[in-house]
Amino acid sequence: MCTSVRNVFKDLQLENEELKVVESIFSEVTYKKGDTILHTNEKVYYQYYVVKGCLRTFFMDAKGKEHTIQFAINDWWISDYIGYFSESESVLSIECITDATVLKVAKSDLDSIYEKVPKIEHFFRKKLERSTVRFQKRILNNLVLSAKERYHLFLQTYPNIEQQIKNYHLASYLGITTESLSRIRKETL
Amino acid sequence: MCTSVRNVFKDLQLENEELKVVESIFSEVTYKKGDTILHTNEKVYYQYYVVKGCLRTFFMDAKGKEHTIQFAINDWWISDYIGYFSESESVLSIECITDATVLKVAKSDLDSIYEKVPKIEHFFRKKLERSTVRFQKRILNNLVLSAKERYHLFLQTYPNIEQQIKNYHLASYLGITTESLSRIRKETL
DNA sequence: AGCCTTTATTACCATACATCAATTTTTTTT
DNA sequence: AAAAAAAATTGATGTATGGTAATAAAGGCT
Repeated sequence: MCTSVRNVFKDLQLENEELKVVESIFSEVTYKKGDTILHTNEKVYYQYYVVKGCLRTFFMDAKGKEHTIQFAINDWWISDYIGYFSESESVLSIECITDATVLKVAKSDLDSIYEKVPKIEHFFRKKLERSTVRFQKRILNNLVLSAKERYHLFLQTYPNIEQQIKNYHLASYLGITTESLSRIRKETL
Repeated sequence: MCTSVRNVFKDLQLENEELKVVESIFSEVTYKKGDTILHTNEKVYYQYYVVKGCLRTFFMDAKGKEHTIQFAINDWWISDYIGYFSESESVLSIECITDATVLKVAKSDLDSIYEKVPKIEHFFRKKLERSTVRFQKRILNNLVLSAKERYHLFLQTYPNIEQQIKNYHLASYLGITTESLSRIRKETL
């Protein structure tokens, strides 16, 4: 487990003392395919670093239709960031698409070590900057591109994810139905 | 101008020394309605804190259609964050919808003071956390809601912005045509 | 005030994608 | 390997929103 946490922050050159503090707030958890690790209307205490496996966050609307917000594989982070950062109840569910190993860390614990270990605050600021770029791109692509174009862009951008997910996961991420995705896939052999 | 920068960070309890460092990297600029303060394919050096006025970022697609990514009014920040954070050329334009006064700060300058003034890094991390929440909500809403619902949610969420923008600005933010927006507005008097 | 430009509305028709229902294919379980 | 369950495909039809074009309303300018 120690090795894992060290790996997360491998670029930071943490002192032994710092590493010890950081390791103390993470814990490794394993889940089975199909497990839901966060349900809606729960407090969102944790965010998760994916060691192994594939997870997603999704919203279930009034009609029972699922909308996938995010996928996460090796070395990605995942949570219901709406609930996590605004310290409110979850609107999303987090589900394991495959068996998974994750490192979880509570927001309160993380907040408490930023002062002691500024490198960690730096790390998470940079992580937020990168995710801002991805979010902006996704908003832009959703405005500009057709379903077909979004599909091909996804394949190109996240080739490793496509292999691990069902078509209906991807459809719900792209904002289309499984039927539409099926037709798009047929067109472009 | 000094008063303005102080105001941006008023919650941080900066020491005089710190304030001086921070003020040194900001500069106040005023623009006229219609001015474009960032064009596409330029290096994105700055992000902007809006003192007064209303601005937007937008993307112009291959067909010449505009897609608004963000509006900003008093006390908001704006930039082409794709270009800004990934230190690449702009894909968006930043335009003044009204006369505007902004404080601009270069990414390189900001990055250089985070170590000297950790409170500033803390401030920007928190800012990124809040914007992550907004981005996630927007992605979610775009997946889940109809054009009509997105319109009403916008009015409810940003009542101060609607007053300052044209319908076609809003349409391009909602991802619909001005004609569609016009029909939606008619329905719901 | 009156002219000119910009913005918003309306009508008609087009299209991308959704919905529903049936069927086939793939995966999982026994 | 067979049976059951889950996922993907296909066809027929529906609907929200788009595109084009003409008109109306609003806002600036002299």
